[in-house]
Amino acid sequence: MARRRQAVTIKHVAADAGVSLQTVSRVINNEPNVRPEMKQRVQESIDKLGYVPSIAAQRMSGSRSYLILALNDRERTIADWRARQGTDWVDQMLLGGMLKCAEHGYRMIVELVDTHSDHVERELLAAIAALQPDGIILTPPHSDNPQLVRLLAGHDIPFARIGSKGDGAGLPISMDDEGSARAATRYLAERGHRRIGFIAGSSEYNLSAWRVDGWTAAMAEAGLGTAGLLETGDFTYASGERAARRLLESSEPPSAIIASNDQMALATLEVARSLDLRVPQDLSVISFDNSPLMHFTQPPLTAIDQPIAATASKAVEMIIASQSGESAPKLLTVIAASIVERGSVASFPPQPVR
Amino acid sequence: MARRRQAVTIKHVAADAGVSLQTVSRVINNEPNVRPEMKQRVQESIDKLGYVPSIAAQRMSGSRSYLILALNDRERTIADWRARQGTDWVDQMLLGGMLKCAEHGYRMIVELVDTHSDHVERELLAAIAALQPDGIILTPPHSDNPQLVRLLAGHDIPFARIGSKGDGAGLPISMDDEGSARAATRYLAERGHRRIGFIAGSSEYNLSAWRVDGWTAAMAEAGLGTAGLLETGDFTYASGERAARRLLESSEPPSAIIASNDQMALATLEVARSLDLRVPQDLSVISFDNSPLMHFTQPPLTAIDQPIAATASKAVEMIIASQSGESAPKLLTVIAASIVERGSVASFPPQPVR
DNA sequence: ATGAAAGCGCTAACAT
DNA sequence: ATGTTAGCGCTTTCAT
Repeated sequence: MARRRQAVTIKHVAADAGVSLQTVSRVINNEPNVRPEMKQRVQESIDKLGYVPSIAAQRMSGSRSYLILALNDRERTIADWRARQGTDWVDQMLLGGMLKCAEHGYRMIVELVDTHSDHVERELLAAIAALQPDGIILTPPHSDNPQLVRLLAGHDIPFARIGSKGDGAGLPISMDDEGSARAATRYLAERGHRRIGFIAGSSEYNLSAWRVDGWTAAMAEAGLGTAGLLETGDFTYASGERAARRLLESSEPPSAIIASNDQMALATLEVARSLDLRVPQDLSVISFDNSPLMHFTQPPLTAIDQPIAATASKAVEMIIASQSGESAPKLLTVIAASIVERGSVASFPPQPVR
Repeated sequence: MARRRQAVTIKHVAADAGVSLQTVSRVINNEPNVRPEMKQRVQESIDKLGYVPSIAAQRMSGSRSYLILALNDRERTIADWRARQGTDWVDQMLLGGMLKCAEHGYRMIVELVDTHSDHVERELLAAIAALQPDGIILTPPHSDNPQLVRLLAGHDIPFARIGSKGDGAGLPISMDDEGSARAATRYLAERGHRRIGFIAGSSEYNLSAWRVDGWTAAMAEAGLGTAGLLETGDFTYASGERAARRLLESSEPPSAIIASNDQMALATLEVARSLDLRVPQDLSVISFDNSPLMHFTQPPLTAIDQPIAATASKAVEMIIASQSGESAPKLLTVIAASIVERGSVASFPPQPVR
């Protein structure tokens, strides 16, 4: 393999335009103190030669790396990929994050880190040392990992925390977990449901509790009790199965269940089927993920659509903005979720069998 | 934002171990001519200080960038992401590619480039100049884009071509499109089907033709005619719908259809439904993608499972190997696909209605 | 087997 | 408004 060198460097441009390196650098970085005519001349040389700055060199000289790291949980991400069950978290993150990065000349690098490991810190530190990213996006459950947050806080590198309400450092962005749980609950209550069950997600995710909060609040608002209506899973199908079974086999089963993710919603559907409960006539179900397969279930599932792409995009924006010296907003940014109505919710009292 | 500097550099390690920079560099890169005791001493300092080399600096001094670019078609990738229909190409690519990269200390960067644009070259050149990747993975339809291949060939940068039989430069890897089309066709023929329709994909993808070749060959082997049994779509649902309709509304409709991707298979299912054809009793269907939703269709679709992850992994391996001075194998690497049996294929003569 | 010097492409800091 | 100088962290020469 040949020793790879930059084809066209800033020197070539400088020579071609008959100016100093510095002037070229100023033009590249859109800095002031360059006369328009000069700027144009340089730009022409850049275009003519097809010059593109080397990110490595830029980074070396203490400038930006134009790299943003998207930190995901290794175990869960790989499991999702292998399972091939249509979870498109990463895709949506790339859709929002990559495209926003591209707009600003940045690249997004997906990095998998194991939350559970005792060497999370080392892994992250290594990634930072190797890549020198200009920003980091923490996704759940990393977003509220105190070790990571503390570590990043000490590194003066801007980081966004998706799905966090942000106590501590970093730029918190939430997809309004509490609000959307509340909305889903209200949605059901308005349709006459009085016993609305909730299957919570793993407590390792802070958002799990917020969703429960939203449900609790909406139930209270509607004057409905919650006794015996809350079960906790861990986002897996199996755990959803257990939770749904407990809910539905109780003496006073719910007429509707909100599941904290798609796998648990799927499991709920299956348990209902096994119990000869028709969805939605006998049981209404709302999923907290609008992953692709929600279209294809029987019946198609009404779901809360979390704006993952919009959130990732916003995270990138915030990071880049805080790069530019703007002091971080620090306030919680909330991107609203919405309910996608499909066929898994009935109005109460249930329709008579046709 | 503070001027970011490397926390621990090679200098710190050298000082700590009481050796020259060079020796540390040799240890990092596993070069010869370091005494074991020396090597160990240096390694201890590295571990103690938590030193990780800066990729930017390594790249600057003419060494590797430890970056591999995965080039995907912009338009199609974004469309897939937005549609949220469970296409997990990118996920599988990351699963195979990223993990293999990680094993070797590389990172994979997903890059979107528009095949149709007249500035493909410029886009790719810009990415190369900016990132100086050590290798590039071309995915369809880029893999056989002559412009791209020519451009890369002139850049002495190793590149893999997924889904290509590789005329010209680069490392070709195929998922055995012809073989798996042949296998699927045989699979149907063995079950008594005599009129086996085929919906081809866009001719912009070379693999589309190879799949047709496989089907044609298998039909010939089985002594079956192909007249009126081939329709061409472009991988979209709408095109699949049109193709399936032409096939099924003909005077001599097929008893089985192989669709070149999941969307066209889905469309075929829907057309069958609209024509009151039961699947699989009246019509058998095999999809050429085993994307997540194939589990959830009615009935679940038998599909060809393309080993995308394994292929991406292999592509990374080949690139890294060819880095290490090994002259490229140049031969076509084939990763075998397999058929996942689900519920959309009936044996012929069709089972009587139960 | 080890070390010293030079330089990669770029920008920050300091002239002018 | 523009140019000069020094240096980022590392690897490549080229010594020894």
